[in-house]
Amino acid sequence: MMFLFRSLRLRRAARDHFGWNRLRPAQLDAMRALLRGRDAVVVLPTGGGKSAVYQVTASLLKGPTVVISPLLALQQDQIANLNDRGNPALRAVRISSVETPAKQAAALQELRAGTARFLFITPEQLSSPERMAEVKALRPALVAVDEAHCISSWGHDFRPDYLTIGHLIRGLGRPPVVALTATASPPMREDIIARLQLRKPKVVLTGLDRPNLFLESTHCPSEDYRWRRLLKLLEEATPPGIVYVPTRRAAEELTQRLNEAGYEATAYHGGMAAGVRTRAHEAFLADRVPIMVATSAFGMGIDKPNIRFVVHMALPDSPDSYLQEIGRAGRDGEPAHALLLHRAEDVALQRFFNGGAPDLAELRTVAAALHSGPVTKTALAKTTGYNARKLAAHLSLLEQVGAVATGAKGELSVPRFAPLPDQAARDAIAEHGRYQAGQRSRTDMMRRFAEMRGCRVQALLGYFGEQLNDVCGHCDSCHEGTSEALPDDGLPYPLHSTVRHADWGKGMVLGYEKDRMTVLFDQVGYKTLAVAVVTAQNLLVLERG
DNA sequence: CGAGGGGAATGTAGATTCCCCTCGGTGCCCTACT
Repeated sequence: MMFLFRSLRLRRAARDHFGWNRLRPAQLDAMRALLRGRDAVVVLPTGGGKSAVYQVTASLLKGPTVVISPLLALQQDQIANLNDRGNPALRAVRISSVETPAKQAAALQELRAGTARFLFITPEQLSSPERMAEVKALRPALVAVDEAHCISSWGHDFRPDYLTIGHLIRGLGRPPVVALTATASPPMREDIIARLQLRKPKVVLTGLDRPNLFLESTHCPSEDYRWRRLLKLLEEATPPGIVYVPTRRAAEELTQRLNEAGYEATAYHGGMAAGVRTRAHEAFLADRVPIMVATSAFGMGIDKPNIRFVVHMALPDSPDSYLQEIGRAGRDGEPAHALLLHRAEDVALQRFFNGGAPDLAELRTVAAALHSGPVTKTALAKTTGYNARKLAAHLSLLEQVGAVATGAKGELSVPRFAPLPDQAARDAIAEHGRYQAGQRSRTDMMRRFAEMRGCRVQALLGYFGEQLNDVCGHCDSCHEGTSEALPDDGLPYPLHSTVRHADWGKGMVLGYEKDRMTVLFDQVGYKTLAVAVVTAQNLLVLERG
C-alpha cells in the first residue's frame, strides 16, 4: 500500500515539478528507498536520469538537499538547469570559492528561510569546520553525492577530501544518502559504500551493453600507423567526435596536425585558460566543433546525444575510464564507433600516473603526532609541517589500518587497540601497496581487453561483474568471427562466488568469456585465468558466503 | 617506464650518435598581486 502511495507521489512530483511523464523502474526504486529513509547507490549512464533521482525525491522532503559535486562547471550547469524552470520550490544555490562571502551568507539565508531547496557544494568546502556547522544547522533532509566514482578514482591521491565524505555526512546529522555515478565496477561500488558509510543501501544498476556502439581495438606498431589509422576513421566517420590523447602536449600537437591535414579540430585539456576551455566545451555542445582532441579532462557531465565516434590514441588506465569515455558516444541510439588505437609503450605513462609509494618516515611522524591526544587536522598540519593534501592522504591510509579514528566533529584520535606508530606506518605502506596492485591490475585488464580476439563486450561486462553468454555482434571480433559464445553446460564456479587461490588469497568470480575467467582478488586485484588450467589443477577453492 | 630535448662526443665539417635529464592527468582551494 505504502509502496503504491510513494510511487504515486513521486510520479506526480516528476510530472508537476519537472514535466516528466515517465520515470524508469530503476529511478523509482531508488527514489522510493530514499523516501523511506534508506540510502541508495545509483549506477545509470549519463543522460539516463541520475539527477532526477535526487531532484524529484528532494521536492517531496521537508528540509533542503545538499548536493556534493566535484566540478564547479558541472554544478553551474545543474543549478542553471534547476533555476531555469522558474519554479521557486526547486531553487538551487551554491557555496564555493567563486561566491563572495556576502553571496555565501545570502545562500545560507535562503536555505534557512526555505526559499531555496538545493545547496551545491564541494567536499573541500565541507571539510572546513565552520562551513560544516553552517550546513549542519540547515538540517538537510537528503545528501546526494554526484559523480561518486570520484571517491575511488580521485580520493586516493588527487583530491583527498573525497575520502572523508563519509565523515562529513556523519557530521551533517546523517540524513539519507544517495550516491550517483555512471560507471562503477564491483570493487568501486564497495569502495563507495564503505567510504560513504552507507547502511544497507538500495543498489540500482542498469545494463551496460550498448548495442549501437561498435567496439574496435587495433594494435599500432608505430606512431605513424596510429596516425594513419586515425585518418582512415575520420574519412569514414561522421562528426562530431572525440579523440582522447594521454597528455596535454599530445592534445595541442595532434590538433595542429589535424588542422594542417584539413580537419577542423579543437584541443581541450586542463592546462588551458578557463575561458578558452569553457568556449571550446560550449562550441562542441553547439555542434561548432567537429573533432575535439582532448585529455581525460573532457567528459564529465557532457551530455550530447549525437557524438558519432570516440577514438583513444593511447590505452586508457582502466576499463572503468574506457567505458565511461566511449559511453559518451551514440546517446541518441544511432550507430557510433569506439576505436581504441594502442601501443605497448602506452602502459609506461599509466605506470607513472599510478604514482610512487608514500614515505614511511612521514607516516610514522603523523602516527606519532596523533598520540598527543585528540587533535584537529589544522593542528596536525602545524605540528608535522605537511600540507593539507599530503596529510589527508597519510591520514586516510592510517585510518584504514586502524591507527586513527575520526570523531563526529572531525577530531582525530587514536583508537584503543591501535598499532604503535612504527607498525602503523608499515601497515599503511602495505595498504597502499595493495591499492596500487589493484590499480595496476586494472591497467592489465585494459591491456588484455585491447589485445584479445574474443568478444569485447563479453570481456568488458565480465570486468563489471555482468555475464554475457552469447556474443555481442557489435565488436570487431564478432565481425571477424573470432568471438565464441560460452557453452551452456554450467560454470565451474558460480558467478560472483567467493574463491580462494593459494598465492592470491580470496577473490570473487566476476565473469567468463570463451576459455577464460576473470577473478577479482582482494590483495592483488584483477586476474584472468584459463578455465581449463584452473579446473585441471584445482587452482581455486570455492568458499562459502 | 619511455619520449624527447639538450648537449657532448666523435673526428676533422656538418651531421650522426649517444647519454643524461626532465616531464608526463584529473581540480578543488587560498593568497598575493595587479
